[in-house]
Amino acid sequence: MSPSNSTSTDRRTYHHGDLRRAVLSAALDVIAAEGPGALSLRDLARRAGVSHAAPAHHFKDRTGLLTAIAAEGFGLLADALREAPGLREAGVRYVRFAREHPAHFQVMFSPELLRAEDLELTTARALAGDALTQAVTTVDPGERGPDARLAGMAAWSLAHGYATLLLGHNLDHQLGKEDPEDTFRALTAMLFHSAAD
Amino acid sequence: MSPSNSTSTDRRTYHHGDLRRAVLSAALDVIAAEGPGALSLRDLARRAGVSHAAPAHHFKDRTGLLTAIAAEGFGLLADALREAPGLREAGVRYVRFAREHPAHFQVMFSPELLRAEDLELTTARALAGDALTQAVTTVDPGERGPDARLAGMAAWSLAHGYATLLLGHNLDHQLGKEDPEDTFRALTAMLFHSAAD
DNA sequence: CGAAAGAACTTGTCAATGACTAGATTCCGC
DNA sequence: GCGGAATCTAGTCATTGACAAGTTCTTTCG
Repeated sequence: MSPSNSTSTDRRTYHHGDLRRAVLSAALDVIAAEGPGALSLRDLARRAGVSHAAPAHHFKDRTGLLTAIAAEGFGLLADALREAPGLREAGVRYVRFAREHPAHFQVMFSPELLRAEDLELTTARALAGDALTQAVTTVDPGERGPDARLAGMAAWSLAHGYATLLLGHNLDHQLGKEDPEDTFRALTAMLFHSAAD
Repeated sequence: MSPSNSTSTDRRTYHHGDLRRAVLSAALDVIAAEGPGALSLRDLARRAGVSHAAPAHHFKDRTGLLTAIAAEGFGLLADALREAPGLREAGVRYVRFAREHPAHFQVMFSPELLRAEDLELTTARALAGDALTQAVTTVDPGERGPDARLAGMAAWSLAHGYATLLLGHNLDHQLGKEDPEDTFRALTAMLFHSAAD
């Protein structure tokens, strides 16, 4: 439909074609490389080849853009966690999600950057929360112990901490050339030292 | 020595007296309340009752201020972890540190905000790392399993994830009115289900 | 004691940014 | 093909970080 490439900077048409996606995509690149603090709406506009105020039409403001990213992230996480074959594998997928979508992950857990009451955000987050809870409650009660709530917090804390430290390059030294996912499996095997899945 | 209060906004003397501490302190308040992104050197200067360029004399720039905060944080963490009576208690202290110094904690693990090569930062971080390693290696090998490196990553991930989720208010719902530290103890008791300390 | 050296702070300036407003262009339903 | 809505442009303002140059206080040392 539009002759313009969604991320190219030259454009003959008045309408971009898919500016929303182009801005989101550029934002994810910037965040992954330099963090959310380096985000500049005007810079994103330049990358997309549009005027400095164009992004605001799609996201309202900087907070709106970040909120959209977080909501998208929770949706992706819910998809990744859905129908995980066991708690262990859910943890692995949580870590994999963080590695594949580092920008989303970072923004999702930076509440001070987000519009907390945003409907898309809260519903997406609730979905992801359900998927997590599902992964905990469906596991064999004999394996996870009597308290599902405690087990859920433990699993989430472990996966979240590992993912966070990984993204912050705090485990580089101890991991060496190992595959982070394999190491995470080994780690959970050690903790739940008779884990079935 | 100086008649001026270190955080008051009115000041008769040309010299503030302890501007460095005043700026650091105000910065910690802002970060704890609104995150590092809300930090403004000019705002901190206003709070301290000095001119807009005064803070730069002590910290060079925004990154310098955040780097100083991170370095201080790693120092405080090393102190908190030093001589912890066992791995479990070290974890509890890690979580306690995050709750008592949320701004430090947040900045310490945001590498994109810091001057990575800063000497004070790297040495302080190394000290804290030593304290953590110490806590892992001194624990009874029969309790932690054969692989100290894996055990260390597991313990750090668990404590770090729990602390992070706690600060992001992601555990509020499941914790209710419980004491977060007690819950963390219960959580570790469940995982290392015969933990001695 | 006093002067030089340096630390602590001020004032002025510039480019960049977020947010807002008003207006131009294109798209779409009828 | 017409009218309203969506998309994008252009202009503006207050705020900020960074830097340069000057002022005031403190300390050192001859």
